[in-house]
Amino acid sequence: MAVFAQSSNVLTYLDRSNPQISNNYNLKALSFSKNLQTHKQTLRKSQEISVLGAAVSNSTFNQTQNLELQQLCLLGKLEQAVKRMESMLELRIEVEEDVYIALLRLCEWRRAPDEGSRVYGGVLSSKSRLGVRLGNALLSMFVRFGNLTDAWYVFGKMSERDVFSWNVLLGGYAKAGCFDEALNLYHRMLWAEIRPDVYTFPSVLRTCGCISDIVRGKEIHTHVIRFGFELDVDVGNALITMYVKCGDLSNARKLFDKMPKRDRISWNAMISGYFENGGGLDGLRLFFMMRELSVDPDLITMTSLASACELLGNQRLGTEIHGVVVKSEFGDDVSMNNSLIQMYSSLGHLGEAEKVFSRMVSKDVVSWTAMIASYDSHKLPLKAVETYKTMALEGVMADGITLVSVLSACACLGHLDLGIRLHGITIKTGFISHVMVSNALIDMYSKCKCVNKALEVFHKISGKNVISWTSLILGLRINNRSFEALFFFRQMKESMKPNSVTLITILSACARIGALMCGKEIHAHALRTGVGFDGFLPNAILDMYVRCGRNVPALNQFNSQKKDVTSWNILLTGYAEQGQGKLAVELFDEMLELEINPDEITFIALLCACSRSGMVMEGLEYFNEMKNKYNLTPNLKHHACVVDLLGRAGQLDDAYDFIQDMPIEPDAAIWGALLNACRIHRSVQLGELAASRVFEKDDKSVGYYVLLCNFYAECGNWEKVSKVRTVMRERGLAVDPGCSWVEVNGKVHAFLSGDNFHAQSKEINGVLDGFYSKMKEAGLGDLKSSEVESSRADVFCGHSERQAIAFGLINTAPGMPIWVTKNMYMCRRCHDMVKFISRIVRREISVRNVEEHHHFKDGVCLCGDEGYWGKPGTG
DNA sequence: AAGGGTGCCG
Repeated sequence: MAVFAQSSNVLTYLDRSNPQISNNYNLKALSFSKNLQTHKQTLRKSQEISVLGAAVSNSTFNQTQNLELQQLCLLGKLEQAVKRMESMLELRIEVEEDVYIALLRLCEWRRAPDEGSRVYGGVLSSKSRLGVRLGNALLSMFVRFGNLTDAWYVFGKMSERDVFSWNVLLGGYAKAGCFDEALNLYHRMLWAEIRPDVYTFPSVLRTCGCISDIVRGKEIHTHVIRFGFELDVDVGNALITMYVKCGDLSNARKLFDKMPKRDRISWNAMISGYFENGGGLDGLRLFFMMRELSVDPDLITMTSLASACELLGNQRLGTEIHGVVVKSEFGDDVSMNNSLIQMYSSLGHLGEAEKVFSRMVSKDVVSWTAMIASYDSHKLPLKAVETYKTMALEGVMADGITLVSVLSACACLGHLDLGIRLHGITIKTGFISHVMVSNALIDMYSKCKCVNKALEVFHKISGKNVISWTSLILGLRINNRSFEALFFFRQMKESMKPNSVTLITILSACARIGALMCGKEIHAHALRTGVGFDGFLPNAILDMYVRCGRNVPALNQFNSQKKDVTSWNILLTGYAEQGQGKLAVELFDEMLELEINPDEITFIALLCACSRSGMVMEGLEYFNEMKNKYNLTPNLKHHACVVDLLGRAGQLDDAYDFIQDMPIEPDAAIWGALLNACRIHRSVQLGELAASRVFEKDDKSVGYYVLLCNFYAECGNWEKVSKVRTVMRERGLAVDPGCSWVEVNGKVHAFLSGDNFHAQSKEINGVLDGFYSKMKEAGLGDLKSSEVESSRADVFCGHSERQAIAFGLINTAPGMPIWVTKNMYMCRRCHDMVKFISRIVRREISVRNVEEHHHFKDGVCLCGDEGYWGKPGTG
């Protein structure tokens, strides 16, 4: 009897062609209709007959409606089905739970969130309680669509929940990166006495891995053992991954070795685990072990292997992987090919990366981005931009990472137009809310010299990170706004911990404006936090001291730090700027004795030092030795140094011949060096020739216009001076205003030329007037007169250092040295004046400009009066 | 019946 009851229960779902069963079915149906008939007969006699008849036919109508709707779902006619559902609800026809479930499954399968919401609306309108089956279907759909808000609401409304309900929601939170919520839900689940199953643990463990929480991870591991799942392969794989993500390779490997059964995923997890944690060889060894045990690698094995080639630095392996992939069934897989592009790019084989890219049957946004980034890292920003444009033409939408890569290329090229267009796209697509995208915009605007736009972007970022601050500080620094860079650095420190890149950037800003105290603070901070001993920081500290002209601390730093060729180069550059050719040569000899290999930069510094000290023979000898002795090919900069070397010494024809004989095409800087030499020696004809060559090569850089003005001014051709200035105005080329900085009591004060708004400007002018009259008495001329000024090659000096020095004298104790930094060359008149001041007040005064260092003591300058304006008596 | 575990772009 019991058997019969059970089989009759499932009858309706079974195949009617089975005669035995269909017999049973007919029997049952017969007895049912018999019952109904007798029932009807009794009813017919009563008065209620019509009412009940309507009810019966109504219920069959409803059944048919539901059946037809279910049929539509089976046929996959989603739009029709949803419409049908809505019209049924309008007629107040109850939609059955199973039909709702069928509808929801179809929506989920079709990825149709809008239709899903409409079905959800139907569910909400029905008065019946939300049961497990319907609730689960809703949960599953909402989680698939990433709609956790509605999922959570449904979960709360469910009258009953099973382990599936919990797993789905937990998985949803874990995938969406809501780690706290996921862990919280897991604990609530235990509290509700729901026994977790093999589906629960992978989600929970993934969460622990994502937040690298090894303590929680180990706790969950004990739960796995307690609930008896430690032998399950899938849970085991999840455990391995958790340990890997937490960086605990030894525990991951222990688990891996103890697994009673391993699948390909176990191998993949462990191999990529090694790669992720820098264990290239261990990963490779495990891969070979996998092969020995005849476990076939799959797509994922191959992709992680390809991405590890950079780590292994193994080019042959890369080619072999490529070979295997091409022959395998995943040769056309998009992700696989994306990894191959990245692999070849990181191994330096751009051509191979291009080949893979061009042969791809289908490309996704990752493929395009990989290619754009490859061009970027191979210093081919133009190609990166071109690739981006092709991508856009093919209708592939850029994502945040794509935009970061293209913006970086734009920054390299200084393509402001495209940069602005990209900025528009980031706003339209909403990717500007990704902090890295905003950071890339800051960098792009800074490098396109639009630092004000960079500031705008910066202020709009809601979650500024260290990179945002550092990008802005660097932007200000490279746009000659180091004073503001310091201001932002101070502000940054209130809410954020600077990293070593920030420190290097700010040290360079300190160096620029001579902010020694700030630089010293950073030096101390770097030593305290322990980051000051590695990487680029020691050299950045050294550079700061050198550029602030503090030779004693510079040498202390140099002697105590880890030295590479850059350290030597920094010191050499310092000597070059101070015009200390002899010291530079000595340092170079010392370098050779210690068997440090000089590089290209070493020779630039060395040639510069020789040039500044009039050491023509030595300079030329070093230039020849570069090729013959050190196997270095002189580049444009080295040639420019030689032109400068010969030119400054007055050997203008030799300099010209040297340019004619150059093995490489001379650039604007080469002819600029000759023009400068002609300025010093007032060689009008050759100078004009050089000038025409300069502007053929470069008519955009303000510096060359300034040089040309100074050339004509030096030659006394005022007509031409004003002509050049007119051209500059017409072309919108603005010269930075002259500015000097002086540090008093640890605080940097800035003085713009012609600016009398300083609080102490009255005192400053009083002090300066005193010096002017004393100099006049001593027969040194009237330096105050603007007429005298304008007849000299000091058109762009601005003389702001005079104010800075006067301010320093007023606000520091007698005898204290004064250190001034300025953004322009110092003119001869200022140089004469500071010499005089240093003698009168008996103070050491240092003035550092663009690339010279003047150190005044007792009326003499260490440079031997060989400044920008050239030798005495020639200007 | 459904849900989980491995890789790739800055």
